[in-house]
Amino acid sequence: MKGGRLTYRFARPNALSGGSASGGAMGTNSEVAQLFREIADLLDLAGERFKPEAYRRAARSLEGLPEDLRALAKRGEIDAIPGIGDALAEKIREYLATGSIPYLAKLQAQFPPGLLELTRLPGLGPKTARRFWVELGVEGPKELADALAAGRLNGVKGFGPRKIELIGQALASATTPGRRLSMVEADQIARSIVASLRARAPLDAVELAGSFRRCRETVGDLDVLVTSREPEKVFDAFTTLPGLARQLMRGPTKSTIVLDSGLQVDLRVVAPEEFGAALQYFTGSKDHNVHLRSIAKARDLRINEYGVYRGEERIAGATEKEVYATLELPWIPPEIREDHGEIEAAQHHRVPKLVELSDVRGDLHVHLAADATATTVRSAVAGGEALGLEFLGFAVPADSGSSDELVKIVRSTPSSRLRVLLGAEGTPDELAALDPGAFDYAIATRPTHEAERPKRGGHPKGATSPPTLLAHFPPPNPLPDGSSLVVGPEAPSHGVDSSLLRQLAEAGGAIALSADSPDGNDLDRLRLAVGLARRGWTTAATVTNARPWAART
DNA sequence: GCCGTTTTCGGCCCGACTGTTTTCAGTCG
Repeated sequence: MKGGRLTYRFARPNALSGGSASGGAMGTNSEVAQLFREIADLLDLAGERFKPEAYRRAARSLEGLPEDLRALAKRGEIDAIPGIGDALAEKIREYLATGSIPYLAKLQAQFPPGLLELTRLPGLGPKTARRFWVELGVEGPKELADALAAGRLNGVKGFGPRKIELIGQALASATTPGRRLSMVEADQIARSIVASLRARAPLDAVELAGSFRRCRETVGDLDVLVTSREPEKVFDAFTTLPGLARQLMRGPTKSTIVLDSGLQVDLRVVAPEEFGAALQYFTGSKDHNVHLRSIAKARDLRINEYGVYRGEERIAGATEKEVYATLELPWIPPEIREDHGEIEAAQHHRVPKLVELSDVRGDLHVHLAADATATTVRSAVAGGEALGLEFLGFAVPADSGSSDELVKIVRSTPSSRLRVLLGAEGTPDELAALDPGAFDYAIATRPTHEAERPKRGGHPKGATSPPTLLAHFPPPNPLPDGSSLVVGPEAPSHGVDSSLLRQLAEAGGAIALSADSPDGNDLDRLRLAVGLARRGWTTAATVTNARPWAART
């Protein structure tokens, strides 16, 4: 069964699928991934050495799939998924057929359910949880709190006063688990951290690494990487940042804090000659790095966060480019470093040239509040000019009577440096009722009757000519001819994530990148939309607003 | 449990940090 492995091909034309009505990752895939993670945690408790990571690797792989497991199962391609072998393929098939995995139930029966909760407390892992259970009969957080209060932890080997104190803190803070932030939220926090550090400590290079740099749709923590001649001053500034809740650790090269928001932030100070290696290493993803290391190993090289080594000799490390070059790879854009085919593509020099912020010539989806004034619009236009945009389109509601005033304001706003455009946004019915000559373009939203009856493949009928832009979430499949899907920084919360964009890109679908900014205040957020698009392997060719306005039809 | 320019067995990333240790184990990323 194992011989002649199929190479899994991501996405297929016309597979822009659905199933994603509820926010991004396809339901089945993330369900199975979640179950695999639970199996991994239980296997940790059981003391297994390598199986847990195998299940976690499989879980990550499933979450990165652009296609639903059920569709893959139909084509018999389950065991072609990276990280899924015979055993896990069988468990997936069991789940698809019955809705459960017997192996998980079997593992669950071996441990009290509260034990897993214990391992989720910060600083408390499977080994400790298991010891508490075996030695103290502790079956969960509640029993642990009782044991702690009764002083039953005193005198347990390996548990001094400090550790007991930390366990108490962990139990107390257990009610506020850090949630993952959206890219928009993470971006704001990251920028303020960098600004604050720069203002208060002598920094040379500073970069955000981790999933933030990969522009993941959500971010669980932030990794700040810095070079500085005075690391201590940087750590001093870091551990006194505004909004700091507590410091988790501080060593000579690394410090970790938690902000009031619950967000964990890591800071590392590295030497300039190590900066590229550290940036590469901490940008990840884990699977991307594991894959790189296996390539390095085959060449008798070793990669870590300090550099690339041949024996004891460091042969690269100052820049990411030279790190990749030692593996005869071109530099790979951070947004696609997921081990989702980018390394193979790089080996064959087939990584597409991803869209860049400088490719974007305008934004066609600036919202205006009903009470927007001429000042509002002028200020938005000034923002667009400052960014060097060639055109800026305001989306005015097609339905409301108050739109007339907005139309007048937009039409009378002058700009010598960019073209001010007027778009009508509404359901196909509303757009059809408009005078076609009154607007420069149309933005179709989901018809109201369709919203009540979510159905894929809906084509806005009766729209004035084919709509230029589509603000349907989740988008219909396929996209209507001649339309472009509006993609803003908050698209992931509407089910438009990078894997959907990658399918769209491979199917040749067009998108329109937008800052999606109210009143045009934050046109700068365009770079977040660009990041999301890059993550979806999007090139400038499929970005409608990367072309001059005049070149549009 | 997965995987293979180390192929069907024998590996599986590894360093920083912490607390408790007298040299290390556990956790984390």
